Amino acid sequence: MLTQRRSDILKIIVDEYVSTGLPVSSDTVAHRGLRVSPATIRNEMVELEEEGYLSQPHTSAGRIPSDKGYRHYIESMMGDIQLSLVEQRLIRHQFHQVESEVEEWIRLAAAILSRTVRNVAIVTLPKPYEYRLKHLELVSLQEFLALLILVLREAKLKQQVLTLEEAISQEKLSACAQRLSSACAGLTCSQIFTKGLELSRLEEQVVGAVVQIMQAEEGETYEEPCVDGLRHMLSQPEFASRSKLAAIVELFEQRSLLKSLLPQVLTGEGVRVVIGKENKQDVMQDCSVVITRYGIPGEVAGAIGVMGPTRMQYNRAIPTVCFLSSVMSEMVGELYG
Amino acid sequence: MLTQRRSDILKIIVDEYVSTGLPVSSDTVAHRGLRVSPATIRNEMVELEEEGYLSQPHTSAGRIPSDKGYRHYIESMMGDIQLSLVEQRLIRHQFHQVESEVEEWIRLAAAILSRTVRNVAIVTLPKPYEYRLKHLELVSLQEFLALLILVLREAKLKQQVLTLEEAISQEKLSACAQRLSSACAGLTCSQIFTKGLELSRLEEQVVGAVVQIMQAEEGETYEEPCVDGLRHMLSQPEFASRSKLAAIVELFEQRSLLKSLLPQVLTGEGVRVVIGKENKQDVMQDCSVVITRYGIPGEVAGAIGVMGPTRMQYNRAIPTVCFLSSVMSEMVGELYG
DNA sequence: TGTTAGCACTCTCAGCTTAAGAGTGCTAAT
DNA sequence: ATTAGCACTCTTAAGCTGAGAGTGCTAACA
Repeated sequence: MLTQRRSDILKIIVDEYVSTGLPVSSDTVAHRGLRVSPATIRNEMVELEEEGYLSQPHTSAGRIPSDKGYRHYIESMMGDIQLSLVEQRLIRHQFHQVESEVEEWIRLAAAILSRTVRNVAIVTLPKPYEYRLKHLELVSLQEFLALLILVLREAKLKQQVLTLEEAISQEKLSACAQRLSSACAGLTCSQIFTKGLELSRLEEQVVGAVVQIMQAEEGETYEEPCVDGLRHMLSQPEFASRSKLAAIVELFEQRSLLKSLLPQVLTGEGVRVVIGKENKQDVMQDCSVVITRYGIPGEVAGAIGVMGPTRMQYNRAIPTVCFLSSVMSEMVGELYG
Repeated sequence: MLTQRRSDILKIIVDEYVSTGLPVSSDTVAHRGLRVSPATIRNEMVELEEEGYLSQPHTSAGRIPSDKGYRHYIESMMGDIQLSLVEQRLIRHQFHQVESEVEEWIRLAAAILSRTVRNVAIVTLPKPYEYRLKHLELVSLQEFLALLILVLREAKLKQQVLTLEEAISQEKLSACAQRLSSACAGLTCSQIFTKGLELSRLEEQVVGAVVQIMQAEEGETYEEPCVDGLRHMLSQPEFASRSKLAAIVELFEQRSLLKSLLPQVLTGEGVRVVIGKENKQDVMQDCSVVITRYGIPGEVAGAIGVMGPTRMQYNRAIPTVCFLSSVMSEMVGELYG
């Protein structure tokens, strides 16, 4: 365990480095409130470095926090920071002003988050664990083509074009849709599957398509994510090198970060902070991610988070992510309640 | 007008500069097929520079093409280049392998285009000038809430939640939907508006919403665009400076390029090539755009194009954009035919 | 024993110099 | 009109230097 003074010194170094991006000297630390001389600080810094909390870019430079240093800062020194009430109200206000479309919410959340943390924000649409059929409809397109429309709970629409085995009139399609609609309304995909309805040839085809669409939907691990604020992150000095930058842009264009990260988040609990070398991807060795779940436990889940260089304002990022997550959870609660 | 030899020299300089990114010397030009000495080339280069086709980064450097140089190259020297049959077949093959979802097509088109030109590709969904109603449906959500679903021609769905003035059963909603569906099927928004149907209170509300949705949809100048290949463009040497890079990323995140460019393209004809200073945006002063329309004239229009530094492989970009545009047009034709 | 002043040492960084090389424009000869 | 020859300009990379920052060590001090 760190002594109180070492802990204080580490905190000052993290805060200072995060805000300036420059290695922090013993002098600077001494002038930030501690009543000891730079020489004493230096002795402590040697210890902190030996224990792995700090590192030195080169002999005659100040110290910068290591991944372990950041980790300790977050776990032991940040306490249970909340956004100020003013900020909370400001954010809530923005949510009230926006339309009641879920897409709008997540876009807003991503915009707010990326702006406050000046890094990339990632927010996914909320996704139910199980879908329930609300209604289905068949619309004749051409002689042998019909459009199957599924209305899932929460007004989510899915569609698919069916190739019919014979020409069927709109009236017959409507009748079929109505029968299946009332038979299956409110059921989950597996319930429909096991219900064992007596089905005509056409109905069988339709039910097959319905089950397939719903299963495919449930099989997805997460919904389409909204990414915002790349411009902020890329203007950070840590992405000065071309190769690193290109790799990061590629990471986002190909969604590979999301694929590896989201599944864990959506099943886990609480805020997950992944720092530097804890990341799997090579490109992310000096990046951090702060991400959490939102939604209704056991029913609906989405993810909201932010990514940036390890030198990140964790004391802004974490409370902002937490607060936005709780606001989003409330809104999803109202929608699904 | 340029003499044949000057034209040849300009062509060599453009080709060489585009592929290497380095100013082209008289020596290099002389060794690329012309049977005259470097000194002669130098005399010609002085003329070409005075006429504004070339410029010189500094006294002891070779020449690079100016915007006017590129323009001349494209208009007078590229001829009517087509993609090779092998490439055409390769591209068609990829389109055949993909699902028949329009979203998939445009994603594929963007991927192919950005990969071949190694720059950012932009492809919008096709958008009809006028929408026609195919079918409409009402689904009861809660006592006073119903979901209005519009099926537009080409299986495009729109939805809106209606707040009802009184509680209405699903049966009544279905009856209403069916009546309006058959009355309005195949009509455009303005036709519905001027038809002068006798309407109940509920029906009036529904028709109002339908017209509003369709009008809003027609009011949009373009459909959601798909952007791919930022990673390619950003790894070009011209985006070495941080500020330029940040500005470009911002341009894309905020869609401002699209807003200014697409309306013109969708109403115009043929391939539009905007070179360097011809662009309005400050950030784009050394970028070019090659973009064209696709779809069915007078009925459906989308845009497909590519953007990159002025030093762009126009002789790849232009034929690829053209060919993809014609393939997309065919596919849209089948869909809307 | 913990703290501190003093100081030599190390390393970076910006600025300067230099030499090599690339490519030009001019001149005079063909 | 073309071209060889050449002086001139400008860039670039490399090497050098001094200033400055910050350290670690030592020895003195409370």
